[in-house]
Amino acid sequence: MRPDAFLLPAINSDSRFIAVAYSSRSPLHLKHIHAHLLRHGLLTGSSPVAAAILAASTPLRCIPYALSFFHCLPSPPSPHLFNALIRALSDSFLPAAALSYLALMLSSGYRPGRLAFPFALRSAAALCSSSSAAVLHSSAAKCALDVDPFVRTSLADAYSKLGSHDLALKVFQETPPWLLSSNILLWNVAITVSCRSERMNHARRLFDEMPERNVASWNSMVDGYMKAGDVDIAVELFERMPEKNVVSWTTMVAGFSLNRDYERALTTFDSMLGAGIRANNFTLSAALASCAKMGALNAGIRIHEYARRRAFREDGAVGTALVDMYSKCGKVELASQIFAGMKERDIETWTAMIMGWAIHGCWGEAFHCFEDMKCSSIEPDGGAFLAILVACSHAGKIDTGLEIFYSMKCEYKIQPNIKHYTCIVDLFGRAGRLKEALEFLNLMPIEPDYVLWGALLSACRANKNIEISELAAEKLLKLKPTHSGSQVIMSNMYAGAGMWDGVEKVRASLKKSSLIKEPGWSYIELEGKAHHFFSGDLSHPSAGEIYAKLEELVTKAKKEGYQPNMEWVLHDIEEEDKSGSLRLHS
DNA sequence: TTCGCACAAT
Repeated sequence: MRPDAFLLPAINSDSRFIAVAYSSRSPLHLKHIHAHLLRHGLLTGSSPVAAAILAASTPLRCIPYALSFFHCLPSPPSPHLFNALIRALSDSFLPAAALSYLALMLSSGYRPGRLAFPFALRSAAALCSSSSAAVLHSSAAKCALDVDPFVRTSLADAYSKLGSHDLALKVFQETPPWLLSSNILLWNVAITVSCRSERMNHARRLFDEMPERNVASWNSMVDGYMKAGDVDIAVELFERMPEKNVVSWTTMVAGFSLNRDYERALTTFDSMLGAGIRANNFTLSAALASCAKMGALNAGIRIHEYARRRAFREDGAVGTALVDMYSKCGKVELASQIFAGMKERDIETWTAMIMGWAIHGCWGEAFHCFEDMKCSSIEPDGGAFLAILVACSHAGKIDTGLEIFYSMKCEYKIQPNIKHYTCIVDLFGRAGRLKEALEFLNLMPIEPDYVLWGALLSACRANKNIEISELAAEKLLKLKPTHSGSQVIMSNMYAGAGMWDGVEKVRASLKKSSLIKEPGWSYIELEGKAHHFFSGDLSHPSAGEIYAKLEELVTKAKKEGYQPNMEWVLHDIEEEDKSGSLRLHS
């Protein structure tokens, strides 16, 4: 494109150049303005147009150009230009450079103005550098700039992001009332900090006390209650909100999902679209995660279609959520197609794909994926190791699994957590090597939790090992007394081995503790509606037809040689009923 | 032109 096609004010007017710079849609536009200014000798290090070009480069994310622009100015850059560059860098992949340019600015004899601090603090937070934040805090205080509302808010925000909740609240509390009353954002930061440090009562007090609230104040509270598990209060606040934006809706979708109410997450997503609010990347990722968690393939496909219609890039969080959704809904090939089409993959994307192959028992694909990830210079983290270990345990690759597990500690310096250990116990257990599982468990440097004992117990059940299962069940029950499933397993194992006094003992203790085994359930998704089924459930309006069809299928299956495995059903039910309770569930 | 709230793998 020729530059003249879209710009070139006829007169030498800064304000028109500035307007054109801000309306630029690509770095190329900025370069044209740049060239024009150079050609006519209009560019200096202190011209407002120069600052505008740098400022306009921030949303275009062209850091290399911004840097070369800055360094090729015909005269020394003004503080204004330093600020613009620091801002662009603070929001980029090079936050450390923002701090370097702040230092350069100081050594050039400039004092950082009230504009430089917020950007520099944002960089410190992006770098996870508490020490930088502390240095910036004291320099701001020396320049008497820490009373500036923006600087104060940025300080509190940086401390909050760095996890220094108490320091963030201190900044808020030490703010004089006359500064506080007009600064909603500082209140909002204080609310967010209180929520993150699990002080909902404190957050609520601030929320009730603040002189004026905006939509973000409400969103923070709703999010806080959701994260604390207080779904009802979150819903109540959400309904009372005077104004809802896309963040409010996304918070609800993600909140329901976090609290395992996936159906409400999806109906909320639909209500949002119905209210005429457009979904963004955040919303789609949250909604897709709910589909993945409950295996709602059709809902997932619908959301995928929405994303395609609206030309969302299937990258980043949305791409990862799609890979995860298709994998968890049984469509690992589709997941793999999405994965292959993604241009940017981060550790989470790779992990979702490896886990997808792993849970489908595709060992070779999972392993190749793991190796490809390392080749594309992404260091595996704990999550990626967990995924490949799951692949090993599902495929019975004991030696490879152990090798990977030890390389994690020795080569990658990653401390395995309880989930990794559980995976190894599972690895031995599935292969029937229960003694080794137990030995491994006893040598673990961390305390086993009930999930781990549960994995061992399942392995014992599959391998009919009474001795170790007694130990596992005992430990499990001690750690999680409400876990009735382990008792039922024990009862069945005793019965299977003909140890009737064992059965009696478990029965007695079950009765005494009045534990009731939660019934297993499944659901099927039909035309966008989920239908739940419990074992022996007759509540569905079409129950008659459903069971007739089931009967027909089971008869057919029996003719083909199907024999229900009755070992795992409680043993005191009559034979006839036993096979019934198996097929009436799933 | 500067500050806040929501998302993806285990």
